Amino acid sequence: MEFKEAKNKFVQTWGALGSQWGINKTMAQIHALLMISNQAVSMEDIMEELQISRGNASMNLRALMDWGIVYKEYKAGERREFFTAEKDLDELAVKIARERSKREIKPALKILKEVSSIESKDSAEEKHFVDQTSKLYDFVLKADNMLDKMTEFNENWLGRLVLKIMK
Amino acid sequence: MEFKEAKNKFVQTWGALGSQWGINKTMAQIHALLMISNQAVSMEDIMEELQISRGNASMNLRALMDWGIVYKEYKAGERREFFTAEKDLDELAVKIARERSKREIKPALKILKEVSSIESKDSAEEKHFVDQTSKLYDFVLKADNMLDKMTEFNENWLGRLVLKIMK
DNA sequence: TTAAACTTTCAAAAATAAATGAAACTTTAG
DNA sequence: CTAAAGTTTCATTTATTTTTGAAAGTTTAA
Repeated sequence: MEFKEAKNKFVQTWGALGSQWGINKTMAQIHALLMISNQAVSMEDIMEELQISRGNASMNLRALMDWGIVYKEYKAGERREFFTAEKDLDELAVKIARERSKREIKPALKILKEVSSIESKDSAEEKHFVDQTSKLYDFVLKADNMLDKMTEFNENWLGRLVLKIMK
Repeated sequence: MEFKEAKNKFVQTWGALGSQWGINKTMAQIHALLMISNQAVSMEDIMEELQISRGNASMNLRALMDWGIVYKEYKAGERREFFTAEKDLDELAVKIARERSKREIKPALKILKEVSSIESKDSAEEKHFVDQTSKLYDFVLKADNMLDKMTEFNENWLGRLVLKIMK
């Protein structure tokens, strides 16, 4: 396999993986492209490589910057903007985890707390509902807090975590 | 908030969370419904509660059973089939993790290994590609193995994991 | 058997999500 | 200033995913 083919395969795979996890394909592809580029890339180049429109490129770059995993860069004497990806994988994972927690887990937790707090516990059915949703709340909260711990762990948290688990 | 409202809110929220994570809404909703039901539910009842077609119910129940998080049940003297969800959350998380690993992570790892093994490392660009994809391979492999460890941990792995991380 | 009760399948329709591209907007060099 | 270079926005179009529903398939009681 030659470089160009490998590069394409990687970008496509990353894109597919993204959509399976609820991240749009182009966003994941742009990120993939930036991850493996050794220098900042212009929007023009991204459009060209991925064969996408200017609007699409612009919106997804914006989204990636909102997630904090892609940065804008300015080159001296250049009018255009260039983009680079967060390349440190520990940092990348932490940022993605943080963002998904904020956008999806936290709001879900709020709802879980609400619905598990209903008053009436007359029937067995209602008791079971309260019991199950309470357990779910505890579980999700614990899992979410674990993600926060990852951040505190800092540098190479994954490696350290695996070590802890092993022993 | 009364029971019926809370129940509905929970099912809707679980459905929305599902689609954000690449699991189709109905599948997540059926699962939610079964999670909070204290007894096995017939397909007819699921269709009625969620206002969905027979085909939709059938296909998504099948998918949930393929994931190993919903079971068929037969009641004595009843022709119809009934369904129940895996209600143990540790078990649920492990099964979901296992399934996603098998379906998505493992195939992605295979590709990562492939593309990080290209021969030519002439240019700095190619060197960076090989370096970055290799690192990604290692990272994803480590994360995936961690999921396997969860299984070995068995009962209440999440609680124990949090304890380990804390200290 | 067979017919009623129930389930599955899958082509077509509907709903949803993503992409396009042209117009509006912003920035900067001259 | 202002015009050229570049970027963003968003209504419309396109692509993808999900849902429907009717036909085919299966099971079982009589």
